[in-house]
Amino acid sequence: MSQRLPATARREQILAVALNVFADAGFHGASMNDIAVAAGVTKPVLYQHFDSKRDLYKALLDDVGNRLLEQTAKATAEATDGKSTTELGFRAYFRWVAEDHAGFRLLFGGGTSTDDEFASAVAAITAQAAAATVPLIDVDRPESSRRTLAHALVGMAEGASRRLVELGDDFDPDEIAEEVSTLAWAGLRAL
Amino acid sequence: MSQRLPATARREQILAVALNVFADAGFHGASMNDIAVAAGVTKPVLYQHFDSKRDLYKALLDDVGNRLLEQTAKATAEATDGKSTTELGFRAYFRWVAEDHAGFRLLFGGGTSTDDEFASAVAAITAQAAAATVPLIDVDRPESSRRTLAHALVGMAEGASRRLVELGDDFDPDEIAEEVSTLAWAGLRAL
DNA sequence: CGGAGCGGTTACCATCCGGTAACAGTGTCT
DNA sequence: AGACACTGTTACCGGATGGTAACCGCTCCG
Repeated sequence: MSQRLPATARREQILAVALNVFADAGFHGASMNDIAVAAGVTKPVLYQHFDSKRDLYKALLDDVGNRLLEQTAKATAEATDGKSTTELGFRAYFRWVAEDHAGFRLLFGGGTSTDDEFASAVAAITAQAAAATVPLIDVDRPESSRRTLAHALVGMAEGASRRLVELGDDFDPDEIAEEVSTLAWAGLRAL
Repeated sequence: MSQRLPATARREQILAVALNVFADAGFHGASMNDIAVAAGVTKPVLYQHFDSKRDLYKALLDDVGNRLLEQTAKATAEATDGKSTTELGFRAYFRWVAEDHAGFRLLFGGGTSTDDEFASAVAAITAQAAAATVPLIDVDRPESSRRTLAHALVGMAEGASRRLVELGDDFDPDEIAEEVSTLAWAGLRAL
């Protein structure tokens, strides 16, 4: 079937394939055999590159999460004031979603199961996103309140994205970002 | 062990126990045996009341989802204008979360897996919540845009709640609702 | 008393699936 | 050519778990 591949190339191919399979079926719904078949190899090959199913899944979670955080961090680095930070942050988020539907579904589609390790990996990602949002919120409030509001803002992006991804159609991330950030920024100024 | 119970009482006890077990461990993480033990009975008893594990889980999903939608619908029915609708809606939502952590985690905690049937049940609930939110959004926008923004608003409540539930501490739902609805309403007016 | 109805239990099956040992094909360097 | 390294396969094991058949025993009624 598939060509023989050097180890590093095979590893990346497996990661790419597994991302889609896991995104479709979830951690438990996808078997290692499913992934192997989708990659055009057999099960033991997977175990040459990853210690366990969990290990593979975790690697994906980390990869995808880091891509999200890096892209938003990079985008907001150029911002000067709160308003542009908000706009650039949302734009980066929605661009990421638009170009990596599978990644979004992996992280936020519900397949993460209630496994402690996976759940906290995802929680760590949203927590980091929220942490980046905290400074936008009126400093006159208690820290815990600001954090909760930050999670609410991150939830806006997640909620909107979930619908867009479920619809399946492509969408213009910049357009969505503009609307959502308008909504968010006006809210922030009102606090 | 546990008393002998009449059928209806046993059924409700099982639902109550299963809600907590599923909320903790997720659909796949919780075995029927786990639930039976937690209920103080043995496995076949579960099958006297529910056709299958899926059936039991689905019943919970529907119960919990309906409770959420009913409570918010009832609360917003008394509202006169957009602002009070927003406030009352968020208040009802956060009150529901505060008094049913397990229910929130069942629906939105990630345990729903990527199972099609379950996922669409949850999607239907958030879609209904969003549908109730759509009228609050500036009618000058295209329908799809309004729906996406509605999902963003629902996502605010979900995002904030997820953090609060993860913290584990009790919280004052009315206080949170006031902050979040301030944020949301100001945003809505700005559109 | 005795039997019918019902709530509950023991013991079991079948299947799926993560994980592994042993082996086989292919290219490369001497 | 032949030895070695590396990629990939076949065939299998063992544990977990959804689901079921058969049986037990209480309680209430005639």
